[in-house]
Amino acid sequence: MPTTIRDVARAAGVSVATVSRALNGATNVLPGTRQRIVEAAQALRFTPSGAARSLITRRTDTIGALLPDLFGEYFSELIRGIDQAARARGLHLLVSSSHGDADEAAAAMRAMNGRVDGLIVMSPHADADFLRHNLPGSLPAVLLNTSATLPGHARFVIDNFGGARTMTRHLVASGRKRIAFIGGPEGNQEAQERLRGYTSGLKAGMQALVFGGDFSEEAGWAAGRRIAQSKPRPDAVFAANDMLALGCLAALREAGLRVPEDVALAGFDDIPIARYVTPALTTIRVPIAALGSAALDALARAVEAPDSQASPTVVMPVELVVRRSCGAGPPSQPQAPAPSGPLAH
Amino acid sequence: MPTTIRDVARAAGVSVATVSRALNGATNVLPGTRQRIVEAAQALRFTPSGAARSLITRRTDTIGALLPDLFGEYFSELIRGIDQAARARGLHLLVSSSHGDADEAAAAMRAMNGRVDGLIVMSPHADADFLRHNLPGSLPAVLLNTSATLPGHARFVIDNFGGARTMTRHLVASGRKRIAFIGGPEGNQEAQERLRGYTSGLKAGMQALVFGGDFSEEAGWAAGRRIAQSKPRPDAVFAANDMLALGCLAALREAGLRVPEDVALAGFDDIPIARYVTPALTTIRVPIAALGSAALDALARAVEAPDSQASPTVVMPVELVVRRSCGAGPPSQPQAPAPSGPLAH
DNA sequence: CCCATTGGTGGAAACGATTACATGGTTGGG
DNA sequence: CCCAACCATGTAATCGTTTCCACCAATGGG
Repeated sequence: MPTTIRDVARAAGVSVATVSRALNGATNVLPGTRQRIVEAAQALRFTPSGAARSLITRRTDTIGALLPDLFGEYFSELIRGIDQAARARGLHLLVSSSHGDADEAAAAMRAMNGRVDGLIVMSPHADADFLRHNLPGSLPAVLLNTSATLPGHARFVIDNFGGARTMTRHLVASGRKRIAFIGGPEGNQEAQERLRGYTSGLKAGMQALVFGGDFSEEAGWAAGRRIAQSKPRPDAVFAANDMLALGCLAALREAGLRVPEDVALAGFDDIPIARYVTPALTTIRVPIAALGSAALDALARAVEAPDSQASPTVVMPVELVVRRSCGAGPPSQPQAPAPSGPLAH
Repeated sequence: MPTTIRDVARAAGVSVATVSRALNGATNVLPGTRQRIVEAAQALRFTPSGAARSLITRRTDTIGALLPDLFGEYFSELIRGIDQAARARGLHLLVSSSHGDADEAAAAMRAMNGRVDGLIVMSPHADADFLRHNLPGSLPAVLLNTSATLPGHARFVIDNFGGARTMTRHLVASGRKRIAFIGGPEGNQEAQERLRGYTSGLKAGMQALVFGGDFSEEAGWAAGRRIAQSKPRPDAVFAANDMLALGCLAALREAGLRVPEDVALAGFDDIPIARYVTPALTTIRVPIAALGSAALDALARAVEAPDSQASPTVVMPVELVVRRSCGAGPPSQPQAPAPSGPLAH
């Protein structure tokens, strides 16, 4: 039912080949002919079928993103970074998210075959074996925050270890003696790295005080309650991410503790909320959007020059952001707005 | 280079037709034959080409989303809602965002032709004329928060007018006499509706005090300064969105005013941050994720039954959320965490 | 014993574009 | 004046699938 190139050809009184040439800007078309064709195409509201075109050109101008979930500020930022870089290159974005298990993820991956030129993979299921078995052979791909590395594929990771160590050292340097850590989900690679950074950052002789968590506000709240009651009480809490820290903050307050006077508090990620809570949250800024952009750029390069050597693992540096919640920051109020990006709705 | 159905056919010693049938679960294939084929397909890591398949089936199992921008919590939520509903139906999501001008948006729209089964359109450029000229004829589409309605296409809008009127009436009812309004961008449809709701909600005899804004934190801050200095000073500020309110809050504080004692403050959207600032922000909760899900569901239905009657405009109801910033809410601290969704990274 | 039916399989025509190659008219140089 | 080169255009092959139809063997009823 939709109008095809053949309809346009008939309307303009030429062959389909000429229509294709005219519409794709080939030079060898008589100006008059071209104009007739363009007019016919407009009159018929002709739009070439992407499927047909990419079948023959073997180009889709689309890259796929396999993500674990779309929830929260972390992924909002990531997608924004990817999208920005994609747009700059005229590429489209096919997203697929939240695959409960490895089979679902595999299915999603296979469904992308033939619809994308490359794949950005960030999935808890993406270990080396999974990728080896499910990555459609000849499809360029880059890995994001995975534990696995795959020969021939670039990999981008956040410096979780370094960031956590920096934060822990900062707390130590500011005189805190008993520093607790609220961890992330059990199997989570990033959480493990952050824990590793924490223990590595403690001064010799300091005890590691690790509380369980799962990156959620509730878990932070629960851990905060336990921390407030434990004796001797920690004088600092380093949460594996900002949401945990936020939950912990609420629990500490409910227990009547002052932050940062009684307990210093620090998070990880620097989500937008971190700036706004009172006291503002000391945290580690993670260049999430930059991570997305970098990944897309690397992928786009790989697509254009498939034989080129894939860069090995790239570690994205993180940055310590000191605010009021650990006692060393600038005064809390008044607070001027930070510059914000281009506007929402 | 990638393996095709022909390779599988050769390996299994059958014709491509039989391979296609076997792999797509047709009943009339001998069990033995089917097994040989499945094994060959696995051995060769065969994945059918989406492009080729959708060329002939006229189905892509993908829906496209044309969005103005991917920045901020608003769109993060919207995409999450869309993605959730899409996943439930086994559909993929092709997103395209940030089209500086109408031409770019048009190009993006045309590029989607043949790669999607339907379109969700939310774009500042999407007025009736634009859509009539650029929407590929036979492509189902739903409109989101557009001013234009298009015959035959469903349209979903947030009840901006009703929400703003409710909020204004709430401020009036709580005894505020001089209620200022910080507006959104000039041409923005949603901003206009909210302004309309504001004026409509004022009590007879009350003066409308409108300050310019553009939905950004900076603009809110600037407006807040002017409001703090104006005489007689307003005793309430209703900002057209939460980011404006946040900026305004900072400015009011810098001016030494107390919120809510001296000035009540209210926003619109209920972005996550609203709960966390001190004092917590009174606002209007808009069901953004639900908007996305509803849009996708409607679109999916339209795709499956193209001849069915498109529902007319659906207005998504909003909800007044009273917190501390307008003086009437529950005590600010301590605050228990709200349940959060499935976890981020 | 023959013929109609059934059911598995292969051949080939789609789908809608791009593009290598063929064609035929015009031009220009020797 | 003739032939080669050139240029605009048409013809047809191609991409990788699905699906209609033809085919053939086996089966079962008359």
